[in-house]
Amino acid sequence: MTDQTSQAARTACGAIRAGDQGKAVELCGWVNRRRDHGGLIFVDLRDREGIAQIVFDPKHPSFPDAERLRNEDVLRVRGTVRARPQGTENAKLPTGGVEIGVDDLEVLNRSEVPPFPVNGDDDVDENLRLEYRYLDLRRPRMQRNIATRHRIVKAMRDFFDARDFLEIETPMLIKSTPEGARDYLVPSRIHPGTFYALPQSPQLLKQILMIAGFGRYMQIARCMRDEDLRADRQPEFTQVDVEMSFCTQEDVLETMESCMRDVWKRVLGVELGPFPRFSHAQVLERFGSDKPDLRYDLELVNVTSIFEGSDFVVFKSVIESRGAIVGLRYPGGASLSRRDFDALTELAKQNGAKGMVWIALGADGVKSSAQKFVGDEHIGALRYSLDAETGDAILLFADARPAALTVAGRMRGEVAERCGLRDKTKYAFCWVTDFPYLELDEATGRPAPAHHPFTAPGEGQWEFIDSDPLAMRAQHYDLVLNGFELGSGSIRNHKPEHQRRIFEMLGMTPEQIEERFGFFVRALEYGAPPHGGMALGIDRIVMLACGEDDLREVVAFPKNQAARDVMMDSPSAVAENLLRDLSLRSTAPPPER
RNA sequence: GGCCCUGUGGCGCAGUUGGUUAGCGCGCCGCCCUGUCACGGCGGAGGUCGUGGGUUCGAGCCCCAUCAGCGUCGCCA
Repeated sequence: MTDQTSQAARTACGAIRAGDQGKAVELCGWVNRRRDHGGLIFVDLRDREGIAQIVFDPKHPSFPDAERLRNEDVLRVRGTVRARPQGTENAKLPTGGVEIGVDDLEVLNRSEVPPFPVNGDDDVDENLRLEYRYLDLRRPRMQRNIATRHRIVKAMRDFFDARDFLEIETPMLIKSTPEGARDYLVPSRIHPGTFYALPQSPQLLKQILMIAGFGRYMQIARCMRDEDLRADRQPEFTQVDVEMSFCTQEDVLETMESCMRDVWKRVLGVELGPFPRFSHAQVLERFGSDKPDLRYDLELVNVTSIFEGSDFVVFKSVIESRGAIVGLRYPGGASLSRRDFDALTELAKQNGAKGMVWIALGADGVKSSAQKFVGDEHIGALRYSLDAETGDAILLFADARPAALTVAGRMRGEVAERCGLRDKTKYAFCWVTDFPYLELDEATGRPAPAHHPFTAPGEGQWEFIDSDPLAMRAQHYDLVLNGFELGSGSIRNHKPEHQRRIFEMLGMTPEQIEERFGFFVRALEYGAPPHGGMALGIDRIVMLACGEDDLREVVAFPKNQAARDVMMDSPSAVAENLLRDLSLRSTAPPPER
């Protein structure tokens, strides 16, 4: 008897229903749990579709084998579907009304005792999960998330297909350009001493597809960036990458917004309203972040004017140096102890604050860390402008304006977390538009593109390029969901002279432009249509749709924080002859393992 | 590279101001059990407390170093 089972013969464990009574079925799956009553054995058999209860009768020849079954053994079972005896149905299972009386049992494979329970979603050490990823993926949560991921990607492909976009693959081995994130490099064997780069995104290739006349492009694109990891950042990730010719910014926004609305409706059954839009300047001012979490309000308020003429030396010096005092309401925060406020102040400092003034609006009076300098007139004005009530606390951050807003924005997230305002079942999308074209690179002191250098300046912005380049606005937009940047896009430069002008402004010489982007500027010279597009991070979208807060929960084979794949144990050393073929020699000592 | 938290049987955790033999739940092994579904009952095995050093009469607990992991800042056009 072969171990192979034809798909036609097999019935899914989770698909058995009351209507199947009397049917002879062949089930394949894993032992989810065994309940041995001595004279009667129940086994929950699990496959991707669900769980079915199979029953072994003591008089049956398979009974001794059933006694030796253990969790995660792989079985093939033939038997007959029958109704469970009255009163023994299990309402918790879709298959709970029936069971399979076993006629024939085959153990296709035994399992070692798993290092952690597979039949549940109990917390397990992250490293152990990654080392035994095949077992982790077998668990219900990951089965669910990976399936949801498929459905989201499928919905996206369907959406763009219906709108006449073509999915076009772009190469993984491309050219390194020094801007942006660190590249992953692939050495060339045929051309010693030279390297391909893995794409950080297919940006230039999709623009060239527009020049090539494809008009509407999309791709589920893999991207790689060699930077440090975060819960919402993996070194390799997937984007839904989109580009359109002869379009306005409005066209791109409408397309992507419709796509997300479609996905949410089809996959989650959630109807999303229109996405609110904010300018970059607005979100910084009101939320202290360029990716605001709009599931809750808690808007920041600039309260500098309230403390005009204050004797408090911190406020005084900030006001004199034209900085800002930014206020944040902490609902219910008046119940915090001095110790709690001290800890909160410490947290603010870790987030870049110079300090924090707190004011507790207790029912029994107002307490503050700057008691002497906060008078009734201040309290009244603060209550009014922050819409604060008795029982709340008010947190104040004084610094140069951008720094004060950023810190307050981070603390806004912290306060929201403490107040339970981060509801995972709420989806607050928003657009952020009108980004500055440039921002000052703190490392070099030079202006650097806020997005990438292929972005077109906004209408009428070219006139600032010489006089005040930092004042230029870009036709660049971000899509934000629940405080996560899902992705960004822009209308691109399609005139070669404009593109050259931007490169020059960024300090590149004509030779450098030719060496790095010559192929691209040349392409623009052959009738490049006006075009624009966007890319959204699929991993983050799936993460939020699944209610997870870590990308690893929606990526089948992720890297750990040190960018290692602990299951495969990569990266790893390679044989000397492989390096020789690539004309490479490592300067690093071989790792001791 | 900085900072925070964590590290105790296979897994998840507890372990008091430093004090006798390091506990609990799950899992695992054995026996019993014919309607369970987180089955139940009885019994059992399993720990150099991440590693190294120090303080102390005595360290799972205190100190230093180091490793690993989670998070975060820097970084991520």
